[in-house]
Amino acid sequence: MAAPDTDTVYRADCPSRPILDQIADKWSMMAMAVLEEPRRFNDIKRRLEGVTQRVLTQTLRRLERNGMIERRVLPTSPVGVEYSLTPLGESLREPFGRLYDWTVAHTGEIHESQQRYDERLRAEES
Amino acid sequence: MAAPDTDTVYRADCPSRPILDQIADKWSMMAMAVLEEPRRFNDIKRRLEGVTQRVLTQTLRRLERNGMIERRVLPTSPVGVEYSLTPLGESLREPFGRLYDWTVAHTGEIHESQQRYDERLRAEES
DNA sequence: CTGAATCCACCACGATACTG
DNA sequence: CAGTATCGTGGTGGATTCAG
Repeated sequence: MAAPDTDTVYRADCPSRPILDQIADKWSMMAMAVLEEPRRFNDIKRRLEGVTQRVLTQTLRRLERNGMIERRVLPTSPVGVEYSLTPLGESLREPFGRLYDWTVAHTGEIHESQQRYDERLRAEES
Repeated sequence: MAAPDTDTVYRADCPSRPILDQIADKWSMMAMAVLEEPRRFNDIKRRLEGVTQRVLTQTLRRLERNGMIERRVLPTSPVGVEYSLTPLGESLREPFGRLYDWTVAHTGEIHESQQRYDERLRAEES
């Protein structure tokens, strides 16, 4: 399988650790999903229901720093800013998509498991 | 591509959101990676350098609640507990593996981008 | 050995107000 | 429009201790 069979995944000095820390969070994933095409700040914000402007800014900054997206100031008035995926960011959408597809496919299964678990807990507490 | 082209990914009521929240974190991913075969608690802890016992317990509980892993108390003395992947958890290792492989393949690229970004920042501050 | 429980520090986030 | 600045707070994680 494609899963890591190496001895390094879980090592503290494995280079993937800080990377995963930065990209494997909810808002980053959704921001990248939204950026299937270049979009302006408020456009992204509207689509990511629930995100605050502060957090979105931080998320986009981090993605930019990591080379996933590009920030372009448009020469309009008032100022506009357009974000778009870099080739690197584009290449990340594939593994992200896999993960997303998986969650969609197994959401029901997971919810059932959660209910069983919670019931068992309540049973023990009685 | 496999990436989500739907209109639902970033909707607040998208079922994938709470799921991603629970599984797309660093320790969950590494714990699942470690569980390529059944392992005991302290065995896992030793392999996941840097994790505290508290956090590992929480991580394993959540994974168990979500049906990803199974917890089995061994009839030994003193008590032992063995964790193993369920079929559901097993099926998650594939998309996780993709993501992991991606990070490993692009770690260098990302670091370079970070350095360029940080340099640009310092240049502007001057 | 495998936790549960407690205390505490920190910071991540939301809310709000302000600016180029 | 696209942010920055500031403040207050809830929750998360670390360290430590206790228990089955």
